[in-house]
Amino acid sequence: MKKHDQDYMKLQNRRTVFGIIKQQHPISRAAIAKQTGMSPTTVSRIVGELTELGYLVESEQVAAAGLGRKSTLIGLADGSVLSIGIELDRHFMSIGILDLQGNVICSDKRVRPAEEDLEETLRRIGAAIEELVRHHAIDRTRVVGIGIGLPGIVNNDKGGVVFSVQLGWKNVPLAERLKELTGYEVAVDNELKVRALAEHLKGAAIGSRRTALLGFGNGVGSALILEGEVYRGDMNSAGEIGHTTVDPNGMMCECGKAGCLQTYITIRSLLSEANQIRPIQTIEEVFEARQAGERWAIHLIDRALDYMAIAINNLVCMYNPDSVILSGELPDRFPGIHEEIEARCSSHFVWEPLRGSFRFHHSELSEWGVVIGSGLLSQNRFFQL
Amino acid sequence: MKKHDQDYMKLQNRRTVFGIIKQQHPISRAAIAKQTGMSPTTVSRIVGELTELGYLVESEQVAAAGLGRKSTLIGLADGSVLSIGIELDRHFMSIGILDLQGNVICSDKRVRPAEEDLEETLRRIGAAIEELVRHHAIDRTRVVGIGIGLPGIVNNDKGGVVFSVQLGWKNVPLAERLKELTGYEVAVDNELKVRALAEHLKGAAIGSRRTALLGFGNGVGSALILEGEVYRGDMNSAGEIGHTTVDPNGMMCECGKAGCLQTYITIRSLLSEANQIRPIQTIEEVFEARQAGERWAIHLIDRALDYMAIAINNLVCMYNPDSVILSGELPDRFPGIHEEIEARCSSHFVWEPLRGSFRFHHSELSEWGVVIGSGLLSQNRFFQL
DNA sequence: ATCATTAGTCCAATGGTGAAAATAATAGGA
DNA sequence: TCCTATTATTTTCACCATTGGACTAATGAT
Repeated sequence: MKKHDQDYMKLQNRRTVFGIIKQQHPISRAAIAKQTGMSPTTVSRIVGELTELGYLVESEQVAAAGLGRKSTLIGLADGSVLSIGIELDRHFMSIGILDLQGNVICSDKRVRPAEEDLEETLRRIGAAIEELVRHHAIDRTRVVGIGIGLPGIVNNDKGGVVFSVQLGWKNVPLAERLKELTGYEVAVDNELKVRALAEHLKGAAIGSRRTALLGFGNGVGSALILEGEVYRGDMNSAGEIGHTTVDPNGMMCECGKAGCLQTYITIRSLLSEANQIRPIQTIEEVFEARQAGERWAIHLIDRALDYMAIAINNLVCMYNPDSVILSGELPDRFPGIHEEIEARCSSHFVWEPLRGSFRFHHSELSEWGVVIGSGLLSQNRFFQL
Repeated sequence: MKKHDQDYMKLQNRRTVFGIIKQQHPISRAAIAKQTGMSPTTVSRIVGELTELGYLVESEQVAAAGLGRKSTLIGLADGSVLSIGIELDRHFMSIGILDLQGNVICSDKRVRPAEEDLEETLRRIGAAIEELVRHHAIDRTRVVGIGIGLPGIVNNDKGGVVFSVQLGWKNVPLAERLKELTGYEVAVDNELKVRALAEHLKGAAIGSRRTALLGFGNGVGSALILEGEVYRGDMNSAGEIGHTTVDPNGMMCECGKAGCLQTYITIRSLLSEANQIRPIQTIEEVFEARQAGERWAIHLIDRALDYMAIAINNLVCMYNPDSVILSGELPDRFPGIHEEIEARCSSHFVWEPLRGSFRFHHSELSEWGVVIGSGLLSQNRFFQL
């Protein structure tokens, strides 16, 4: 447990106040005081300090209260703090510059040669940042850091990539290297974990305290928000739903086990299965074949969705979240998937009262979720949140 | 996020100091200061207050330090605080009185008529407490409360039993009723959650921050310790591993799904399956039959253990704990099960470095785990931990 | 205009914590 | 034995975040 002294107390209170403003801005001091239970004095002081630092502004507007003096609303000083969010994938790299609200000010997405080596990737990242900053005349002094989300297992604390099949990396001190190169502070995390963070703060799961985000496309994975925090697990590999068994008599996975979820629901596996029937290039063709009533395609995709539902059911049983978010290339490109999975699941969850206010969500930030999450991660690091 | 003021700060610091003493007693003030980073002044004050309140004592002994003044060790004042822990099950009720260290001072276990109704159960609990207290001349003023662990879904906050198949209860305000009856504060929780708490504080998972406890016997379930806290989930039903699917083509579960874990590994299901071969009364006979090489028994139990391993694998993938604890009637009565499951699992966990220091544990508190956990729960409530 | 009501600021009091100094205890020499 | 270096604990005191209450500001209702 952490040591509590006055400094820590102050920091915590600043966190809560800042957090509330980020979520509910513009908002009055009085409202913050009411919500937090802090005295108006304290709220005033904190807001004052943050204003002094340039992060907040008193907006001209006043709240339309029923009675009494109107409150002056506090808002975020956009542009006062910027951060760079990067999504790094096998085949592409997305980059965006975010403001305090998590808005993407400007962005860029470019392909990444599949076999690009580490040094080259680092160079390219540096160049991409340089270009974006210059092209959009970004004030460098406002940029507080870089966040990177990537597929694989990441040591968020140290900013090292432990292992990434997709990028072909193993024990890469990414944060360290990129900090040397760019001079900015660098935070690194798994792509789904930052995506979950983004959806939690700005997207589908605002206000939720226990959410599971599933991502499926080229791979399949998940990330958990527990008690409002990203849950990382003992070795930073929590959420590995892809190697969860959904059918003990199923197909062999490359990991040596039978019936791992990732054997069924990833684009790669769907395509490879489809190609045993007839030559097929893209996942769209598979869905078209299904639409056209071709048996094999119906079976292939139904099976995948069935197994996905099983995995979700298992997850919900274990974690009892208040919401599940579906995201990734597959649900993005085939929105119908969402309802199909939801329908399969809802017949599963056991007892009515236990569902509580459980909800399925579709990712709201989809394509830019990882970039936004990475950028927010970096901001949070800066603010010691 | 919580409001931080001086009171809260003080409370938190007291919690950490008290927590350390509970785990590492006897220990010196200086050592506590070093561990927590607090100033010696603060530690001294807190220890002083807790001593004043009678919870701590200075033991006469001094530490064998290398050089300098020896430290006076602080220990728990046993008997200063007592609590009553109760395990309530379909067929029996266990009760114990615990001291601060979590030692069971005295205890009692008695059968519970299967169809006993709520009022009768309440009366019996009251009587059992009365008897135990009187018989062992327990100082009533020292008892700070009662903790109860039971199978089913419990609203730990309000102390209500939402649903318990085994006890036949639904929406029973247990804490409220029992407080009326006994006058003591009452805390209620799911049996496996308190058992996990007990193992975390006093048993196999001391020092672990992320543990999963599995319990299997008449039912099967699990409980999670995340970041050192019992994880309860949105509707208090986290850990429902019994309705996790382990084989989509498996047997129908009473919940309507196919292949739930509880269809395979519970004593009840094993017996019912066994009886389709030949009349069998007890689970021992099944294991004996297996020992004797009878095919059906080998298959039945192997299948159960295989599925158990799958469920554990799934759990470990999702939650990446540093340890898993096996507990319950089955592993207690057939210790070999433990190694068999472990062997099946260890071939599963994917990548060596990710295992970290992962360990399998056998429950150390076995039969009294729930009683101890319940008692500790009650104490923690009292100390506002 | 006056009053009731709400927002926000100013000021003094409270009280937990930390730093430093004082005191205590101890081992190892000289 | 006495002195010194070292570590443990207590004492003293200053610091400062928070709070409560007094006060000012603003606004709608009467």
